[in-house]
Order: sequence, then structure tokens, then C-alpha cells
Amino acid sequence: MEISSPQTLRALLQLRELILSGELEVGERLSELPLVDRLGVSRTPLRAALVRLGEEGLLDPIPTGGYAVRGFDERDLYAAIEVRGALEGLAARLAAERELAPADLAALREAVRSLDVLLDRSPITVRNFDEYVKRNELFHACVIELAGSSVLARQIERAVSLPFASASAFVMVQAALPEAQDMFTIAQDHHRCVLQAIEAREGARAEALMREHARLARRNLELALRNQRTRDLVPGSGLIRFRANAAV
Amino acid sequence: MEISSPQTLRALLQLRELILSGELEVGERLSELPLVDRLGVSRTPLRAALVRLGEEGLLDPIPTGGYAVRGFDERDLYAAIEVRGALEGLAARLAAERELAPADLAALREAVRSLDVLLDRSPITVRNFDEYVKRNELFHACVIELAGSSVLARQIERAVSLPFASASAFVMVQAALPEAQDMFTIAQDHHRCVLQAIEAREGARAEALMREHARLARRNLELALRNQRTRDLVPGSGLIRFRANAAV
DNA sequence: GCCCTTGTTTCTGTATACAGCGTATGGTCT
DNA sequence: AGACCATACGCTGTATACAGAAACAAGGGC
Repeated sequence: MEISSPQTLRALLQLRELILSGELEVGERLSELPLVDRLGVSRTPLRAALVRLGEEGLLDPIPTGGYAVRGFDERDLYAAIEVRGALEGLAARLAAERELAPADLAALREAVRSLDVLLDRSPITVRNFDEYVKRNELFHACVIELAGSSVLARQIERAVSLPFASASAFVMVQAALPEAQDMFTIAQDHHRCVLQAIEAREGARAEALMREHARLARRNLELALRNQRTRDLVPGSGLIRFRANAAV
Repeated sequence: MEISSPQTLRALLQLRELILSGELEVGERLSELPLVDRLGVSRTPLRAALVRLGEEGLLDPIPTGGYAVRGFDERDLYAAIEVRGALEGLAARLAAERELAPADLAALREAVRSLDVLLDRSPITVRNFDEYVKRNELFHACVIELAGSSVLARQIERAVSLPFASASAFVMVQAALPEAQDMFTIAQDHHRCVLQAIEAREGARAEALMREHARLARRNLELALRNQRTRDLVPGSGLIRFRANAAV
């Protein structure tokens, strides 16, 4: 999602931050003039950012004009995870079924190995989880790259633009909960097996594995919902209306 | 993709038309001022439309600023079809697995029946295929509706925004080629079986069927590519760079 | 003859002014 | 006291003016 203009970019990043941090109430109409003061950009780039966030799905257009902060519920989270699973599964299958030069796989192998190294060294904690996130996202990026389709890549990019849909959305929860430590082991086994399936050109297996891999996010989410502390670790938790909501 | 403002909407529709009809060369930079004259709107709504078409994937941002008409190749077409299949398959599965009141299925049943009626009456030709398209799209909309997820719905909406990715993209080809007449029968069997699977809450079956259903588009595409006449029937064919391209 | 450089032109990105419309508020009538 | 209407405010959508940068063309140097 290449963006050139500096002001539009500023507005976009700041707005997204404002929304995700929950500083803007869900359902609240985003009036342009107050935001102009707040973000220090003029209306034109601000509006460009609003249009983009609308397309991204973080904002809802209001019938009479303008945008409001979009709210999500639990079912939306599950659906977003399933969507990512379906699309990344497709990517894995296409990667497996495609004609690949042996060298093409090098990056993916390296990504898996780099995760191996990290996991062997020490358990993942809330302090070093960002390094895990980085390498994990590299793995996912490699699979998408191997699928070799810009159309699919863009679609996935869009799917993970929702904060809680990204591949690493719940890694924070995972790191914080002792009972979730096994998830790292399981996830890494998925990574290895996906690589193996792509190498062996087993499309159906690669796809099924990648889908199940996305399912881990769902399991993490379910764990996270059990108590308020971990709930707040979910990205964009301010936008989510949980079913049985403890007092905020 | 609700749009309110009349000028922005005008610009969006006219621009899309201009691009799909091939009046703008692939790779051509879209300069704003000439378009302002051509479309009769000012720069502001025009730019809003450009941003939207960029998000939609019809335009490519140019690093130094502005947009260019995006080109596609055969592999992009196949990928777009697969993406739709994956997402609609997911929708069918969610619909099947979800708690549904019996009345919820009424619309889907009616959609299938309405297609039955149309197909029984007479063969689909280039003259009456638009009625088929309408009812076919209603079927697809019903499945998506039954999945009950706005997140998924938006994602599908985006996937089919590419002209050649929609559920009915190749129906025109189908109607024009005698050897493709069977496809209508097969597609309708898919429709019936998907309905049946959702009724029986057989998620995996619903998903597999819906995917295979999308695969019909691929088969139609392959048929269409065999000769120039049917190639030109493919929506947005002006944007597509075919592999062995006969002289245009 | 070719390449580099410089000046001009045209473009995008940005800011802002204006108009029409929805909305809220306060006053008045019943 | 409640409801309805009128007025005024604020908002979005639109148009346009301006500035900086990139592309292009022409001229001079090597």
C-alpha cells in the first residue's frame, strides 16, 4: 500500500493510531475540522486518509456524509482470522503447485531456520516477542511471495490490515500466558511442515496446514478473552465489543 | 462500497468505464487536468475517485506520484478466480456451520428456484444472458448474506471488484459458445448442491462445492482464450496481456 | 555525434474559500 | 407543559489557487 505524500501519510498513520488506541469512541463521527487541528494537516490530505481508512474497513461511511469509527464484535474477529486462513492457505497451495526454481525456496528455508534458532535459544516472553513477530511475519511474507501473484498478495495485504487479523496479532497474548507457550512449538511445526509440503509440491497439504496455522490465532483469542488483562493485549481492543463485557 | 457524493460517484463510474473499455492505455499515466476536462468534474472528486480505484486494484500508484492503468496477465486472472473461490467457499462453509433459522434459507431457496425456472424455459443466449447474470448474482449474494459476516462480505466485495473476477464474468462467453452450454447445467447443479449442503449443515461439502463452482470460471476462461472473438468478450479484456496475442 | 546541463513546462500535493444541507437549539403557539 | 417551527450553526462536498518537484526539451560542451 505504497503512499508517497508526506502529509497524507502522516494523517493516515496518526489517525490509525488514534483509532486503534481507542482515543476515538466507536461509532463516533470523525469531524474533519477538529482533526485538522489535532493532526496538524489540512483537510485535503486528511480526507484522503479518511477515504483510505474507509476502504481499509476501519471506518464506516455515514449515510449523510463523513465517517464513523467502526466497531467489531467477537464474530468479526473469528471471521477475519478465517479469511486470512483461507487466503494464506490458497497462497501456500499456489506456491506448492507452481513451477519453482530450487533457489526460490531459499528465503523460506532461511525464515524457518531463523525461527528455529530463536525458539531454541530461549522461551518467548513479553520482552523479546517483537523479534519473534518479525521473523514470523517474514515467514508469512515468503509464502505469499512464493505464490507469485500480486492479485493474491494485495488481497491478503488488505485482509491483514484489520489490526486483529494479522499473523502476529495474538503473539503478545501467547507470550503473556504460560499455558500458551506450547503454541510456539506447534506454530513452528506448522511452519516446518508448510515448507516441507511446498518443497514436495503437495498443494492440498500446504493449504490445510496453513489454514490450521491460522486457527492458532483463534485459539489464542479464545484464551485471551478469558480475562480482562489479556483482553487488553488484543490489538485494537478498544474497537471490540466483547460479549460479556466486564466493566471497563 | 457506499458512495454518497454525486461528483465523486460520477468520476468513479466514468473512470472505471474508461479504463475497462480500454480507452486508456495500460501503463498510461492518468494526468488529472485532462481528465478534469473529459469527465466534467473538478480535481477534488477526481482525486478521490483515483484513490478509490487505486485501492480497488485497477490503478497502480506511480512512485513519483499519480496513478497508471494497471495491466493484468493470464495468471492474474486465474489467481483472481481462485481468490474468489476461496472466499466464497469460506462463506458457504460459515453459512452451513452457523445457527440458522429455517426462514433464513428462504431467499437462497428462492434464488435457486428462480434459476431453475429460467433454465427450464429456454437455453441461455447472448440475448437473455443478463437475466441469468442477475439471478446468478442473487444466488451468490444470498450465500454471502447467510455467512453473516460483514468482514467477509467486504473482503469478497473487494475481490470481485476486479472486472474479470466477478461471479458472472464469463457468462457472456458461456452464452456465446455452443460447447459451453453444458456449463449452465453444471453450474446449476452446483447451486442446488450448495443449498442442500447448507441446509444439511455440511460445511466442508458446501465449501468444496463453492470452490469447484468458481473453477467453472476458469474453464470458461480457458475456452474463451482459444479465439480472438470470445477473448474480446472477457470483461476488461483491454487490460489483459494475453500470452500468445493475435494481432489486435 | 553524443552526453550532460540548464531552463521551461506541466504535473501532483496541499491549502483554503465557498456553497448547500443536515442538525441542533431556542422560542412560540396550542 | 409539550410539541412544532424557524433560525442559526456546523458540517461535508466541491472548486480553485499556489508551491514544489519532476519530466521534458533545447542548447552547449566534450
